[in-house]
Amino acid sequence: MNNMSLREKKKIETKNRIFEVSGKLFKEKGFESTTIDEITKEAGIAKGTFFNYFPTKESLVFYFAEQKAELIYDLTEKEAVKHLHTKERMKKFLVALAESYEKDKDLTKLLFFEYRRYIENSRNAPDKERNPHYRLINVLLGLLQEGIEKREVKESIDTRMAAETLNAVYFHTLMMWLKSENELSFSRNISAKIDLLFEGIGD
Amino acid sequence: MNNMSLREKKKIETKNRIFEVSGKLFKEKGFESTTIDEITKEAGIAKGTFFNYFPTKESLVFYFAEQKAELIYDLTEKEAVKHLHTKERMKKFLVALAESYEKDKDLTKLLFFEYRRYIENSRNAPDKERNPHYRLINVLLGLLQEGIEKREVKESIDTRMAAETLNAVYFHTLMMWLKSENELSFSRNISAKIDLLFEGIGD
DNA sequence: GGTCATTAATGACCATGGTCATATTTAAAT
DNA sequence: ATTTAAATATGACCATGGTCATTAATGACC
Repeated sequence: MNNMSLREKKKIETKNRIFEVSGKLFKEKGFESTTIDEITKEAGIAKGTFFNYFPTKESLVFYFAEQKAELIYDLTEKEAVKHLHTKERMKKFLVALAESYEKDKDLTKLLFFEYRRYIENSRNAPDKERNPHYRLINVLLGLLQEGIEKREVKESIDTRMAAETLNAVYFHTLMMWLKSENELSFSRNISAKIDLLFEGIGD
Repeated sequence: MNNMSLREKKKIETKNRIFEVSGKLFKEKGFESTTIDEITKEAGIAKGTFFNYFPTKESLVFYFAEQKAELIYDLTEKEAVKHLHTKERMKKFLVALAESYEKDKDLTKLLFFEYRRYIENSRNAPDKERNPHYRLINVLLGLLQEGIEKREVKESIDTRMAAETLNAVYFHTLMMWLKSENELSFSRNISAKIDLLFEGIGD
């Protein structure tokens, strides 16, 4: 950090300024309503400079999302309470994740919807390592496999499919929460749904 | 249809022409890559005229989706095989729906992603009557409630939550299928997942 | 058949995301 | 200190979605 050339320092500084100004403006006026012109003006750079750092306006959101992605792995480490029942571990993990989202609904909304659009539109195969989505599935998969060993999860199930299902429910619940006006609790909702998934619907 | 003024006839004709040309071009080159200029040129109208019929480019997709929405209700009528087990009825219904999508993956892809974007961006409360999403949830809800009466579904469950969960899994599976390159079968996949949801994950 | 208010069609115009050839700044080599 | 090549910044420019004042077509009424 100190043996950097002036060039490198300025570069980092500029990227950070773009990032911070963008975040501020997005929160203030939303993603769509914030123009590149505003961002560059506020950041004190020319329009073209923006595109030297971020290939598109949307890629900014991708960058935002990446920062937050680390969270998922951190959480798995923290929630290494191996003695708990698989269902409870899963709950603890997903609820903790949910609570971290609940801290800033507006930012989460922005990240979720724009990030998903970005992923969907990108033609290249999604980078499975960096994509938070795949990370989550892998964590769930791990928990399920351990659960089978501990005889807390049906041996007969297809763990991949079960992980996908849990993931689907998680994201759907997140989406519903983001779209809801009322103060529906995301973490409580996801907790109840995990119960449902473990017990099953059938009588 | 015959006692229409020339005006009305021409209006309908123009709207249909826009609709057909759009559909053709979207299939050929995708939604994003098709420009309004191309559509209007191919339809033999001026650019402004397009916006007399559809407020935005995206609203075209909404119009497409509406046409297809009727399907869901039609299917519930057809699948009125009341004597089957609730799980089987649900499977039959969702699989039939899935199969109808499988007939034209490209169009489905277009409708699904763009329609969802449209819904997400529209600030006004979504029109719950016309929105296919809500229709599906309501059908599932009905099936679950009947299932409880027949003692084929756990009495203790929150039917609303269960319907949402089924819906979440259905849409997630649809999305995964749309994104998959390989010829993963959507209908078989959804069928397996309904089994999982009915039996539950826990041992 | 002519008049005129209403309705629809038009395309010049605007705003914004994104490109690129050119200009400027930096750091190394001499 | 000067030169030079590479890195970085710049803003005129382009394409496209969408607007709106103006123009043209229509049909009710005479």
